[in-house]
Amino acid sequence: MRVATWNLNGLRARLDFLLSWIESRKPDLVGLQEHTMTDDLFPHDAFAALGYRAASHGQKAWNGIAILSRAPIEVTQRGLPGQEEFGARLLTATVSGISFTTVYAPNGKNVGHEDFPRKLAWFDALAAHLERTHEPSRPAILCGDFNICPGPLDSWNEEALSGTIFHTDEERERYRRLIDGGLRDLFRERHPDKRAFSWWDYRGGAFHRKQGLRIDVVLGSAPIMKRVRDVEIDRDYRKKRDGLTPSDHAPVLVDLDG
DNA sequence: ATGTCGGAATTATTCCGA
Repeated sequence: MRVATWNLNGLRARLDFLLSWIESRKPDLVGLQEHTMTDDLFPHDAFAALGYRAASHGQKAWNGIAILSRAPIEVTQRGLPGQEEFGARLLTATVSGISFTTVYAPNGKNVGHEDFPRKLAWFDALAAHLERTHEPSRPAILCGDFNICPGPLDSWNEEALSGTIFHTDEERERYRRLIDGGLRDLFRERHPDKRAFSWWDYRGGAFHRKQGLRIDVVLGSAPIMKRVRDVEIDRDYRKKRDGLTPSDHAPVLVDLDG
């Protein structure tokens, strides 16, 4: 079973790119972030034509997450309780016996911005919600764009960026609370010493300069951990293809046994 | 040039957020 997460930076602008990626990588279950459209505009037909069902939790212009799956999707949660005003950022569904949650965490902008403490509060709410609703012994996946660089190895320049947005102790403490709750970072468990990024700024040729961050992750509970066969960041899909503009994020792919 | 995108508001140009 192949699971993936991808921040699209706009589904309308990325639909052809996404469809060609699906045809190439053939994922079974996908969490999508920043589709930036209302649910009535979500292109269910385009995915159905490739054999995928879809569930969306969207809004106009910003945020928006969705789940694509070959197997039936039973939505169990739309939006993070108590944080609805911060936008459509969480969607949970049961698929193939797995509780699958995809999130688009708030960016926070910078440590002095009013969004920064709101970002920390959003993560506190996320951890509390998962602790309330998820039993660690059950199969669960939490994936998405966390907008947190988990550790120094996940940044192109920790030395210069330490203490700035994505790189603060406060954000990393929130990330750690999720890990301590029984979820494992599947990429880091599989590749303890590998420096790999999932996001590169569009500006300044960051991709070609290798100036990226690993902020898109797939976390899994113990029953998922046991099934992991491989985890890779699909950086080829951060490149322009057939004249189509990529997202500023690359997909993350996880292959599970069974 | 903080250098590029996507989308909204408004009509090809500017704003905002990332």
